[in-house]
Amino acid sequence: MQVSSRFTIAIHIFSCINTFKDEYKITGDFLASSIQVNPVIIRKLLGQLKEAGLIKVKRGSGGASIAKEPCLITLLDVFNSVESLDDGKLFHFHENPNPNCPVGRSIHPVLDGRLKQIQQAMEDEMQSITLEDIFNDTKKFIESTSIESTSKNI
Amino acid sequence: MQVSSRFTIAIHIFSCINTFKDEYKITGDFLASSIQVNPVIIRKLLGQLKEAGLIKVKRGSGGASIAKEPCLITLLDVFNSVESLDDGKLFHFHENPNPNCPVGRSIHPVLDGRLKQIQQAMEDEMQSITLEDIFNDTKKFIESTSIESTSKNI
DNA sequence: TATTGTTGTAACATCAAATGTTACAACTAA
DNA sequence: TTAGTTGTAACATTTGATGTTACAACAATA
Repeated sequence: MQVSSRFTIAIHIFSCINTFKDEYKITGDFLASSIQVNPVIIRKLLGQLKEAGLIKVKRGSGGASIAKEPCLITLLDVFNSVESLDDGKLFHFHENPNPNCPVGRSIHPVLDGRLKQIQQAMEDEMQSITLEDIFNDTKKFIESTSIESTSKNI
Repeated sequence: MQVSSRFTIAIHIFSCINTFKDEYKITGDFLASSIQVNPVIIRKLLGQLKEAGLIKVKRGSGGASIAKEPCLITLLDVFNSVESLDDGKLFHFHENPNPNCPVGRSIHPVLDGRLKQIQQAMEDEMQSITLEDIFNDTKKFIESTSIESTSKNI
């Protein structure tokens, strides 16, 4: 069990849009070449992010842009846009505990709250991180490494 | 993406062992009938829990028992026993971000810590819940419902 | 020691999800 | 009208989750 790479790809998409929005038109193919996956994967992801209202995509002429202030988009928003948790639940419960067994009868009432509590902890943490945080870190990293390579080149 | 039902089944197993340990021999078939899945599923899970040192299983004569004090087994222990996270990571990162792109180069350094932080939040919450908690809740639930049905029967 | 009830495992089958790929219609700016 | 895009259908492949049958290994006990 692992969260699908759609999540990290989606964040990568946002980071690209933010970094290159003034220099390039951000097309599916452009993104695909930075992420190095098939362009159709990107287009489908863009579709999900668009449907969630996080980005805008121009048909025909092409180009993606971010639809809100980066400080208003959290990693949880991104996660929920691209990961479909069945019934919104992180944990898949076995379907048919035996109602004729005392434990089979109690397992749901006993566990449901705990599982929700665990999922909530994960979601709270995701919600505490915004795209703005990611963009700041990305900018810093790119600047620091380009300075380093400059001084190396002297 | 969802955590597999092995996790809730494993907790169900522990709850059964605890509840019925004095009345019944806890065999794979016994557990299978409470959980209502195929006994082989149970035997494989018992194997994983045994390998993790959380339970003991008797060959031949049969019967499973808990290997430690329930207050010393956390839901994280159970999770780690039955869920194999690739490389221990909750998030699957896309494999080949383009090193020739500034964003492709920065995405790992920028995200790795954040993803670890989110995973940590989930694990901390799992670690805060022990089997003893679950057993207490189960006992309470079973007692309360049996009292209720008794009074209904009067 | 032969029987019986178990556990441990191999060897499948099925289904769904993740990911990749080709192809093409629909669209829009130039 | 053309060229570059997006949106999407229709597949293929791989992997994991889950279910199932079958049988060898094992241990208590009749």
